Amino acid sequence: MSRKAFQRLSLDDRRRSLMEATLVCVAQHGLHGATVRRIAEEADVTAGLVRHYFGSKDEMIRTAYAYLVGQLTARASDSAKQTEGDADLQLRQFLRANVTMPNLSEQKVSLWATFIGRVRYDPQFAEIHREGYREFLNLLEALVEPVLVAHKRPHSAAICKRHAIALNGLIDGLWMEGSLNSGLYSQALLPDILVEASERLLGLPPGSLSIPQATQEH
Amino acid sequence: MSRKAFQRLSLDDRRRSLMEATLVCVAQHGLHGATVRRIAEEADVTAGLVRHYFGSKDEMIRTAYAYLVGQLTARASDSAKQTEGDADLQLRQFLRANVTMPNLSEQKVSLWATFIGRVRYDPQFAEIHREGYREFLNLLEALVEPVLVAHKRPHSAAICKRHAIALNGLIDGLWMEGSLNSGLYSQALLPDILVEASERLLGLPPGSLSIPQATQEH
DNA sequence: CCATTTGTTATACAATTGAATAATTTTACG
DNA sequence: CGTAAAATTATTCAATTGTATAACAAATGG
Repeated sequence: MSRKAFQRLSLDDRRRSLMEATLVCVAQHGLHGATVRRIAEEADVTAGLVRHYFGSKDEMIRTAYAYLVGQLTARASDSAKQTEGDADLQLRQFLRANVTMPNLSEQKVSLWATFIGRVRYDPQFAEIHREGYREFLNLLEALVEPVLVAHKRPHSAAICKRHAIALNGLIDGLWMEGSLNSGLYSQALLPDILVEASERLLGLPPGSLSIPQATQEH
Repeated sequence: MSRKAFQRLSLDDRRRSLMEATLVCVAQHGLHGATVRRIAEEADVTAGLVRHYFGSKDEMIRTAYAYLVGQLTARASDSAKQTEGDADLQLRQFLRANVTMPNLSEQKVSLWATFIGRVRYDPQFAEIHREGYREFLNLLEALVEPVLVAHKRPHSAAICKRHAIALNGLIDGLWMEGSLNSGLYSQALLPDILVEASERLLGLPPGSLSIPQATQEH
């Protein structure tokens, strides 16, 4: 009887591979069903490696959570940065990125919710959540301010923050319910609903955050 | 060595007692840590009763989830119904009830998130979620329509639904992030943020959903 | 080509889990 | 007051869990 053949991976590759396997298992079976053995099997290794790379299952799950949060924010942020110059367009892209693929994903919402449920009784999860939320709020605030300025709307720090909080709530809620897709409406509506609602929240003229017709090619 | 003394409860009382113990344990330790033994201890009974009343742990947890969702919606709905007559005031009360105690609660959000995480891989949880979401959306739609009518805003069925979807997203997001209270802002701001944002979303004049000064007694 | 390091597998183990069954106590009723 | 039915406790059991340890194999550098 021969042992399983295997190849060594770099530290980063192996860790990422294990984190992604963790996310897959948590999404598929919940924290409860995401056992070390199942995760190891998903990553095509044996269970002992978890200890080797993360010390414990809990530590691996924490790391995977932070990995997920970072990914979500980065996707939206990158989408905004891709379009340079126009403040309206940047905000628009940021908003839309949150309610379209790949961020609009039942699996990601499912994961996110599962982890959020742990924030309350696990201080280390609370810390990861707080950091992620803060970063997202700051990003949003930084995107909102120039838009308000451009449209000559009130834009004190307090007002910007208030708008960012409300917008963030709107984004989170639509992202979540939209991803879970209860079948009560089409997911394709979400970007427009979000953009239009954001215009209203910020007190912008209707259509401000729509694509300028001139630069629209397709 | 004598057995533990006990008293018989009515079927409904015992079931509710077990469901509430389930919620306490899930909030405190997650689905993972909410073992039958711990839940039984919390309800001050022995583990066997779970089987007797629910058949299985999973069935008990499902029932507790439906119980929680019903409670959340009922609280908001009751709050709206308490104020009769004025459509604006009813919507206002409904909104505020979602971001004030007892619905604004880290424990409730924590529970809700934990269960949402299960919607994806457990069809019975998905059914409970869908039903709860539909009911909430309908309630919201029914509250929004007369407000739009009163303010002579567009109020076709499609528009009402669209508003309900956006409003629901806003409520969910603010309720969640506000309850988790990352410490980035005061929870006391939430009702005003939500009400003001809702006015904007619906295109109402500022202050429409504030308490009418004339009828304000305290 | 050999030796050493360490990434990886394989096995073992104590603890805990959900559920099943048996024993006992409470309640209701005649 | 006694007796049957039902609720509750106590105990047992097989399965699964996370982790620890030992055996092995792959890459690395001389």
